[in-house]
Amino acid sequence: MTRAEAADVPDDSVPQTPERLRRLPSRLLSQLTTRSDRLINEGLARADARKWHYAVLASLREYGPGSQAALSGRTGIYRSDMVGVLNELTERGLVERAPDPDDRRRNTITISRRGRHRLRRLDKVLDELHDELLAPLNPAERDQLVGLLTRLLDHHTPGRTR
Amino acid sequence: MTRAEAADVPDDSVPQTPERLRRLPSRLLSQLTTRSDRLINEGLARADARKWHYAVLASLREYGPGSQAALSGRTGIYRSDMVGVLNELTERGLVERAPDPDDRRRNTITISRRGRHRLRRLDKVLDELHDELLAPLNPAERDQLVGLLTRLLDHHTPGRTR
DNA sequence: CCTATATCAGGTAAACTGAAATCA
DNA sequence: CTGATTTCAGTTTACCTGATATAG
Repeated sequence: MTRAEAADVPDDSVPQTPERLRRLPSRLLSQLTTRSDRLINEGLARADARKWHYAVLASLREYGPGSQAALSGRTGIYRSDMVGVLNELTERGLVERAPDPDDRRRNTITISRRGRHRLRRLDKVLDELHDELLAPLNPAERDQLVGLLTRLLDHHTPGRTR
Repeated sequence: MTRAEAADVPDDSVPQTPERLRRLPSRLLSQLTTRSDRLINEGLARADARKWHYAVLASLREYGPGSQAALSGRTGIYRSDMVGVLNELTERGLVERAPDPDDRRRNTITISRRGRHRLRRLDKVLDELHDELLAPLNPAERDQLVGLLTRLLDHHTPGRTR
């Protein structure tokens, strides 16, 4: 058995930050996101909603009505998945789907009175959930985090013309 | 049609941060992680590896050999998924799986010579990929990000005794 | 003709659950 | 008997691809 093969202790022949694995940004991101998603999904489920519901409703509030393709761009939901989300939202009477008279390929999606009411409720739910998610950070640190994440996301998002 | 129902413009009856949707931390996290995971997965695939491969190899370097259950704890891979990962690693001759004489339920996983060599290669690949991932941030900002994410993850990780 | 829209039918991979067999 | 370990089988969900029908 050679010296190299006998190493059944941590190998530091290449000087390497200890805790490298634990500090790898890509791992931190994906592990934290797993927990964050679970927290948010469970919280929204208790309010009979999903995060896609919120994304669509909030985008309608912020940018006004739009076609399904437009909503896709705003929310990041795939065109192919948008159908199902809008079905759920129309079933609950939160949005209205009407054919666009100017372009008969399109549906124009509009938020309803109930939808706006619902959105305000979900705003509160999400505020509470984010308080739990970000509990260890003070307000300045939360802003820092949002700033850093936004810059990274923008850098990796193709065609951020909107 | 009431005034409220006529609103086909953005609704600001409840004063709300504009860009709320785009600045929601949970959304930033999951969208960025989607892109980060893709970047890392594709980069590792070009080197015939997966991120779980790296996690196992790096944990063996940092903490030494261990049972599959121990590796599960260190890497965050589920016990049920560890089997497949170790099959791939043993096929490639990067780790050795041997029954533990002290406790015959267990396998002891050891990194091989080829595994250590491979790990050093993957270290480099990951350094390059993280340079791409974190391109917009300077070194101090990268440390900031790691610090913030670590604190959040620790806060949401049950039983971080190790 | 080519392009855009909405819809539907899938495919892959990650995270997770449950249960069986083996052994302490 | 209880509990830990490895393994296998299967579910759920997010993300993504591709095809079709319809209309610009």
